Amino acid sequence: MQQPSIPKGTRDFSPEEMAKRNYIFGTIKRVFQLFGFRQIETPAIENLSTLMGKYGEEGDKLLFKILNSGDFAGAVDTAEWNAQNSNKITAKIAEKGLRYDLTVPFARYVVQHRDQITFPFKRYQIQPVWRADRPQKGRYREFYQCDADVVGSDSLLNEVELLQVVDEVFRRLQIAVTIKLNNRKILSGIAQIIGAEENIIDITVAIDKLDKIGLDNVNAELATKGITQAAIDQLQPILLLQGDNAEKLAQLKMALAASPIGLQGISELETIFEWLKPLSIQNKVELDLTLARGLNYYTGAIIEVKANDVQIGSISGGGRYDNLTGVFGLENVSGVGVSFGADRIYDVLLQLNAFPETVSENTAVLFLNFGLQEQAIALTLLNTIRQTGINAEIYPEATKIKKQMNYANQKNIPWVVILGENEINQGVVTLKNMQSGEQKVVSHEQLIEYIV
RNA sequence: GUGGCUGUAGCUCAGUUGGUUAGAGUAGUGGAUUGUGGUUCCAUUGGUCGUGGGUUCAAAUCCCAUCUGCCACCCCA
Repeated sequence: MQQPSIPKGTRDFSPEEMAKRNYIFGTIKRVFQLFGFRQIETPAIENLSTLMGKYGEEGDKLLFKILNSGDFAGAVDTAEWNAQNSNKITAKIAEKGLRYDLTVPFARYVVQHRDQITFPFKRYQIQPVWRADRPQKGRYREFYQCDADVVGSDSLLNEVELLQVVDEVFRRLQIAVTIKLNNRKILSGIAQIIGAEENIIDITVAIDKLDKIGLDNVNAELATKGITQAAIDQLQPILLLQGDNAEKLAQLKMALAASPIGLQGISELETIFEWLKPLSIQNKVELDLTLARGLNYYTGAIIEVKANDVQIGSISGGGRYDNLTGVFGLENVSGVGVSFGADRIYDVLLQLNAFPETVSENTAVLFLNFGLQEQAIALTLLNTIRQTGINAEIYPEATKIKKQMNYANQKNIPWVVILGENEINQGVVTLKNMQSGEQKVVSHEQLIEYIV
């Protein structure tokens, strides 16, 4: 018989892994709630018309598409099959797809339910998303995003609060991170100044690689994209900015003096840094002009978070998008949000060995099973213990004690209650601490006190 | 989507220039110990060597395809 398997880039989660994952989800959820976000869910599948065209050309390729039910092949005639144009055929045989992120479905949700929503609307959402990417370490085809977004408010206070959310989540998870900040308007300003506005995507993609491939290679790539040498020369002082955030902004202000949009981006960042100052942010927040982000719906602030001590892609990201609801027919509703990548955070915590000991949602007490008579008494005791909120279970079979003890040991259960003939005759139980190996004879009433 | 590496018991890995019946540790199960786990000792289950083809008298070993995991690019959480 062939071993069963699961699709590439997907995973099963064991009880131990789920306990750790729930620790991450719980932490993020708590912080979201602290800042006034409320939870929603949306379906795993969306209409392809909702998803297509929101993530750029690459994104469309990475969408999982779902075949229409019924005789989907009948929708395509022989000539179309023979033309072998995948895009055209796909459009006829698939009208649904798996969600690629949570932001676009959220924008759809806002537009669809606008009459029930009070703006500004703060929502959070923790659900899996799917991408038909080629898997690698920290890159899966099914993974969870934890998003918090505010729509219907232009205030930069939202950006500031979201940065606080990010800082607080990673403070609680005890992961040291660097929060990188940029503004799409600055990138537009740069393109404007060097007279290459049509190439803004090429420019941002190229300078995004600066710390990876170096200045010379970036310049070479810009040249192959048809950027003039004069423009590339103009770009150099901007790429080579030095100093702290304030110094960089000051230099940028001079460089982009002729670009109103660039100046606006700078002023937005200045405001954010200014408001952030008294808030005792623990992690480093730095201006990073090379931060471009591929998602092309961002229009203002761009945020990306990197773990300081673990080599992995970004573990969190986000930004402001002014027109996302516009494509669904609701204009002038600006949104801003952040997204946490739970699966990568899991990998980081594992590598840092930073999961707390107490994350287990484990059984606290195991009652050994000595047979029918003992079992009856154990069950009533179990009941009262569970009423106090303590996780407790009884071994379901009256097998050898050795085997039952081993079960407790394997499951890391800290307390074992021994309740056999001897104990019943004396009206007590024997309580064993599995870590120290100590045993105590206690009355039924004392039992709970000892466990707590 | 492009290029590269990889795959032997549940897990970690041996396996000679292709040569009889593929090994070890660990985990599992049973026992030493019919009211005591994590240490010890004994016994024992478990593999059509990722899958499918091919070359050969003979393939875990060589060749091809395919799947998986990983790495780089692309992109991103």
